[in-house]
Amino acid sequence: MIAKTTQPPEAARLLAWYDRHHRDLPWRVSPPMRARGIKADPYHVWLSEVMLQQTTVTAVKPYFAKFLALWPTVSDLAAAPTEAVMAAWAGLGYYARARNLKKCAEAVDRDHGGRFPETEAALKSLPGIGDYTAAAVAAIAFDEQAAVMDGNVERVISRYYAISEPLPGSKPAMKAKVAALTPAERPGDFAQAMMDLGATICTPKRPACALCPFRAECRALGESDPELFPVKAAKKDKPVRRAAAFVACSPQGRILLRRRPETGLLGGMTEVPVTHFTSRRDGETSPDAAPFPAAWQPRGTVIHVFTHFELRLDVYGAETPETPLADGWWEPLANLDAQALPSVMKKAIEAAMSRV
DNA sequence: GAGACGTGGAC
DNA sequence: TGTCCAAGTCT
Repeated sequence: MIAKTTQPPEAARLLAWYDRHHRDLPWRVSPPMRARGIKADPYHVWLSEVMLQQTTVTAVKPYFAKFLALWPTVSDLAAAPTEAVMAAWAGLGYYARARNLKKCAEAVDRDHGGRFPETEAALKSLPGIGDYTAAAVAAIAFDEQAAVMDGNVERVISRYYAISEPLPGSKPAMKAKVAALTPAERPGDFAQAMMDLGATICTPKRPACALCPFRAECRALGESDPELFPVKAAKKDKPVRRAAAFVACSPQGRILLRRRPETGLLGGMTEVPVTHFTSRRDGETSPDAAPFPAAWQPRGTVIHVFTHFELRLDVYGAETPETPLADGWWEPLANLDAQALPSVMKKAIEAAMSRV
């Protein structure tokens, strides 16, 4: 006889809130569907979780739809050319995710017969799957009682318990709190409910505490100010770097592109020739560093903000014959949409094409 | 464990 | 306008 599982009162209250107020999302199986026996597709859960890392739901939706249309199963993704995956990911950012996405799909296809492993520990050993994603996929797709903690959960927990220790030092203690709250029944819905609560009620600014199922017990609300949580270490200011980009356009309507190294910033993505991103913010760039001599014309400066520095990219343009080059290729302008061009490179090309 | 790693939207 | 950020992972 199995003892009836007890669950924390917080879990029951949150699940009741979730049943009424959950968001409908393309990768999600809602509570009514789950009640009818519909299960979440591990491939959909994993794909969405990786895309959602540090990325908004709004930004992810069209990419999620595109990936499923191109590669309906994880084995399809494993068989896809890496370049096609990078091109499809272009614009979403954090491109190591796309490189690891492909590696992970290959590992699942090759080592696990095209089925995702079902435990948190096994999932975490796969490329691009860390603490959060392993727990999320295990809980949501496989009903494992895994403690899922992301930025939303950190915010909810830090407020509920009024945790004054700053992040990231407070993470282990918060993870223990989440583990204690996570129920054996519906652990996946519990995780998604915590994240929905953080995204729609317990927001970073101006939280809607009046609508919160935890308003009566929340220590930050009762004793302090929820907006003061979570406490975080002070940020460092962003250095400015400078570089030059060279957009060469041929009379045949093609531009010179090349591929960046596999690792590091924008790793494996396509670019127009650019100089090294120097840390000196002052000092003009010049066409001397261009891939070949041409009548380079300044076409303005693109400002692009990365996570850890701001780039001032001086753009030069020239109309030139299609010089054969060891490094790079000439791509028709009409095909640019199919390239793995990150946003900063699209901005540079756009600047070069528009008449000043 | 601190830094590297994108982007576009909100206030 | 500048700041903060959005379902983190890897080294």
